[in-house]
Amino acid sequence: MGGLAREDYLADIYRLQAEHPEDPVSTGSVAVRRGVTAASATAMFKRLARDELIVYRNYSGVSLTQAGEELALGVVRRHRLVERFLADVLHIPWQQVDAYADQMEHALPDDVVDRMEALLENPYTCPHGYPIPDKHGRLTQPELMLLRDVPPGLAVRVARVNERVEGLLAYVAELGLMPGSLIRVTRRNNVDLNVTVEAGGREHILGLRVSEAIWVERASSPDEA
Amino acid sequence: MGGLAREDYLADIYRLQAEHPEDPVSTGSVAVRRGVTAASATAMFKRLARDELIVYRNYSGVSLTQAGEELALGVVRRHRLVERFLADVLHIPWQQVDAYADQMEHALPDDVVDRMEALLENPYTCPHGYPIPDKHGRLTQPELMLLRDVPPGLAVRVARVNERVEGLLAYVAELGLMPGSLIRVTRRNNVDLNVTVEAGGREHILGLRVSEAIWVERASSPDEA
DNA sequence: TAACGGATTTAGACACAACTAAACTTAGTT
DNA sequence: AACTAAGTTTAGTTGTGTCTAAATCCGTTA
Repeated sequence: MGGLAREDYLADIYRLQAEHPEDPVSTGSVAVRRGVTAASATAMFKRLARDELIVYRNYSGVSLTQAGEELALGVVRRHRLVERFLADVLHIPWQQVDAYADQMEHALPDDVVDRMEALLENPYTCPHGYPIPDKHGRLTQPELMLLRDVPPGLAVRVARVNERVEGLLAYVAELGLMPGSLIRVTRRNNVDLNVTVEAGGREHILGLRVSEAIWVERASSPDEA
Repeated sequence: MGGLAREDYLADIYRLQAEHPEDPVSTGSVAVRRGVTAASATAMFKRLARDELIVYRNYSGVSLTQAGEELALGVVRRHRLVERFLADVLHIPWQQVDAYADQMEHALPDDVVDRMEALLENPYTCPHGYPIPDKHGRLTQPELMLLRDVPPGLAVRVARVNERVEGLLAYVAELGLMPGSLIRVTRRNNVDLNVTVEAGGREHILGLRVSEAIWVERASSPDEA
């Protein structure tokens, strides 16, 4: 039986779509993400389209159908819950949990995933700050802004760090900029686009590659839901 | 890449061999255990033999090579550690952990398995009492005897319950005969082969099907290693 | 508008893992 | 010793998922 790889494709299509909500998801981008040739991606697209999990027209990229999105959200849910679990229960460094979760996410019975969720007391996000869909695929997206766009003087809380930027997770952990950390933007250089932040008493100058990969939320806006 | 099914076959060959150390492992027994046709098992045997993981000659069954046994022990280790983990950490009933572990055991990175082992403080056995091979595949087999063969009057400790006997695990749990339980054999009927045991203040009469599926060890033999 | 180049799709191949149906072996019985 | 039944293997098919190489499409640029 069973779709091992199909689910991976669906989840990757979902994530690529989420990253670029404007345009359709191209064959090439999926192939790169999955580490396969474009020909392989095309072949998979045909199978997924046959099963009505995606909409696919030649040379025009793909998009998820209702059914496809449901499956994709299930995978994303498992992935992010497992990441949380690996980090919080097994104390695996957060730089590694994404790769491990990729390996594990297909094989986990729903019951096991649900019990992990209960043990973790229904976490809202994975260790990198991405939201975890609930059992029905529902997803609550908080309002975040890129660190790049934060005006100087504002105190914010790190909410999310892009897990796929090479080397970023280790760097961010070293600087004390993990999700939950309180920081303040002290300067923004409009020429080289560096952002200076104060975190845990130390100042750091962050380049665009970093400030574009970190999302923040307004720190402790007083008594809102 | 990668052997999904091959590892399952190797582990099942290992277990069948362990259950009947006398004779070679037949095509049919593997096929039944794996839930596939004999033709499928034959096809897999050829692949495994090609890769020198088993020794296979037509119509004569199979046996594991050194390399095959090492792989098999790795799978068995993962399987039993995961069972322990599911039971002890996620509190999943022991009737279910075998099936779940079957599903999960391939996908787990070694690092994750090792951390589970550490978290569980290096358990000796799975929840049903089967020994867990160490990281190098080494296995310590304690001296056990079948409950069927225990002479009346002897106090023993339940050590192992066959997880593949339909309905047995639930039954045994209900009666208070789980691994670790202290029991005493009070009678043995040599005609119908029933065994009467006292466990937790209650007496139970056990048929052969049950007494052949439970291993025990001498209770608290005074200060031995 | 015609041509170029990069992205995409087709064509053809291969390995894995399963199936059914037919042929074959082996061991036990007559 | 021949027969038969159970168990095993072969033969041929299917579906997944991957690859390389060759064709094709499409937007941009000459």
